[in-house]
Amino acid sequence: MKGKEKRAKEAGDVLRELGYRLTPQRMLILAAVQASDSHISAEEIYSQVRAQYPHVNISTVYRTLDLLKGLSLVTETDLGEGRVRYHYADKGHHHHLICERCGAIIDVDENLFLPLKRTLLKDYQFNADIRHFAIFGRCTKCPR
Amino acid sequence: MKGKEKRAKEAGDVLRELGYRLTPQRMLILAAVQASDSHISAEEIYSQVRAQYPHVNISTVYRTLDLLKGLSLVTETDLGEGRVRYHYADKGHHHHLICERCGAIIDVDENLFLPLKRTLLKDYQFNADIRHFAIFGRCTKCPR
DNA sequence: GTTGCGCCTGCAAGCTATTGCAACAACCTC
DNA sequence: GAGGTTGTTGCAATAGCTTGCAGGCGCAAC
Ligand SMILES: [Mn+2]
Ligand SMILES: [Mn+2]
Ligand SMILES: [Zn+2]
Ligand SMILES: [Zn+2]
Repeated sequence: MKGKEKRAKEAGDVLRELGYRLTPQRMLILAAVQASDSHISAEEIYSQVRAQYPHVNISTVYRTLDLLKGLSLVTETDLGEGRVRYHYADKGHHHHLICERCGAIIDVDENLFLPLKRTLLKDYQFNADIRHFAIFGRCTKCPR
Repeated sequence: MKGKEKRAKEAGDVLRELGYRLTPQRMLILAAVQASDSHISAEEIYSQVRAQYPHVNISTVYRTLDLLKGLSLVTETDLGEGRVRYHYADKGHHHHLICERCGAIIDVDENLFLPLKRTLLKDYQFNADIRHFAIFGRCTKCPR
């Protein structure tokens, strides 16, 4: 069994163990997210899945992504391009700084937010789910 | 001149001074955002404006909000209800912690993010625009 | 007050994403 | 393997928001 198929199977087992049905649609959507080396959109997942399973509907893609999000198997982020992108959670967490002027995207490590997370837990009794943020602003190379 | 009209006029002057045209639509949209005591949606602004100016179109509301956002006259935030809400910037900045289980919304002061802002500027040369965040997670009263 | 430039708007079409519903099929039981 | 339960899906309608375009109107110049 190849690595990619093994990973897809494992995540599928997570669904099964939690009582969710393991449909061909779900397996293909999971595989598409896992196979993506970066951030993949619902439409991109849809066209990949449709190549192997033409009958599938885009609403199933959205519903499945919602399920996977709720189970913390994927993270979602809005990089400001008018559509949301998804990321397989096991591939590691990180955040993005997006310059509104020049469009540059700077990746930052997730532990940058640890102090904030701790403060929110200690002072506000709140467990913040900070795994894939997009923060807008201006890089210092851009004037004004 | 009443307070509300005065404020609307002042913000309008900002537009004029920057070379933007002061249309009735823009003045009414600005007034609606300023008059709101909390977070107002585009649809709510639209229906308020339409009461005085029936000819207006919803796309003008969105375009104007985009303009005001770019000029830092209003802030925008997505509280997870399927539509974005707006806030007059001069009324003060704050952030929201939203429990995904019970729906509770905890307001937090903006200076909670000052350490993070400083780190981003110092270590990543990035001026983060952190004025109206919504952070999702779980309040500690909610199990699991 | 009139004129003219060009920013702004209404309109309609389009895009991403969500939802109600009836049919379908995954999975458990026998 | 057959049958039944119920979670899941496809479909179509819908919601929120955006965009291209042609005409309208704010504003400055005279
Ligand atoms: Mn990412
Ligand atoms: Mn707020
Ligand atoms: Zn930049
Ligand atoms: Zn809660």
